[in-house]
Amino acid sequence: MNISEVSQRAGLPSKTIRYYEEIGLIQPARRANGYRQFSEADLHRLAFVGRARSLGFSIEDCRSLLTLYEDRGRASADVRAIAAGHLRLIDERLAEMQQMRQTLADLVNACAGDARPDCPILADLAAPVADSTAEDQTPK
Amino acid sequence: MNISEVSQRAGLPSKTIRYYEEIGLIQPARRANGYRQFSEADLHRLAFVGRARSLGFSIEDCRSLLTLYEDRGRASADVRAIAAGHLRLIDERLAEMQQMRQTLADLVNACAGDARPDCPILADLAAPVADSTAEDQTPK
DNA sequence: GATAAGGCTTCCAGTTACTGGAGGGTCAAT
DNA sequence: ATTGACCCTCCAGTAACTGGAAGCCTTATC
Repeated sequence: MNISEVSQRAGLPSKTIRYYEEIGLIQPARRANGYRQFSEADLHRLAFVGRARSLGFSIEDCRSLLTLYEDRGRASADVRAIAAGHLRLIDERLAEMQQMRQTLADLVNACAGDARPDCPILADLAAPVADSTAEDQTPK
Repeated sequence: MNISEVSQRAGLPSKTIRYYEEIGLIQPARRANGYRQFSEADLHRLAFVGRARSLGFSIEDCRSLLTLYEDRGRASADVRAIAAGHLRLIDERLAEMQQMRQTLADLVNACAGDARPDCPILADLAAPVADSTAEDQTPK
């Protein structure tokens, strides 16, 4: 297989596939003319990585998962640990984003959104700057 | 004010403040010795940006918001448009992440997480590679 | 005056995971 | 011989910082 076929079948841009080779996720063979020649196994690895990436695993996670995947004797606990750690990360980010969303939605609702210059969004962004003249400054 | 005081009061690392100057978000004065000399207005701008960033606005959003903030005659609708656009983005990302979270949580639950090598997580990641021998290939 | 600690400066490189483009070889068909 | 579609490598750029090196400036102490 040439790169464009793999690209299509794995659902990854050719650029990305070359990049994955560069960082050592795959090592496709080469033809005499220098073209990459992909095996079904290469395609399989790429599809695996693509799927893991779409679940938000980092490249380094993917590297670990690939290793585990190809280690016939690994314990499923190892895989689970990576996935569970990732899940925790996602949950944290979700919580942050929901907090952000809430604040922002409140602001958008509070804003008239008309031609007048008064805008609670800007007012809020500008709000709380600590005062240097007093409080909490360690005096020298 | 020197940079470290501003850093503390705005809640941004000095490195970040220098970076914000580099990209033109602020233009603090300089002392004879080359040190940056920050005004209260500079501090204010930085705090504004810090707050907007923590709400997930991009640097370019911040640039626009700052301009609007300092334009006494702007319409609140302009600000609202930026914020609302950002809110839509956040909602999209939230939906994606929730989808991701769901799939991942299902996988983690399905995985025994013991010493046995069988792992539904890996099985799922490996699963669906299209077959090139048939279906959906536009023949030439 | 020497010295040391801390703060300030600039500049360069690295991070993540690609993406775009230039410049140029290869292949199949006309 | 010449398209046009592939393929190659290498370089640069993205977002938004972060870390580190090398080197002034300031202040305090001995």
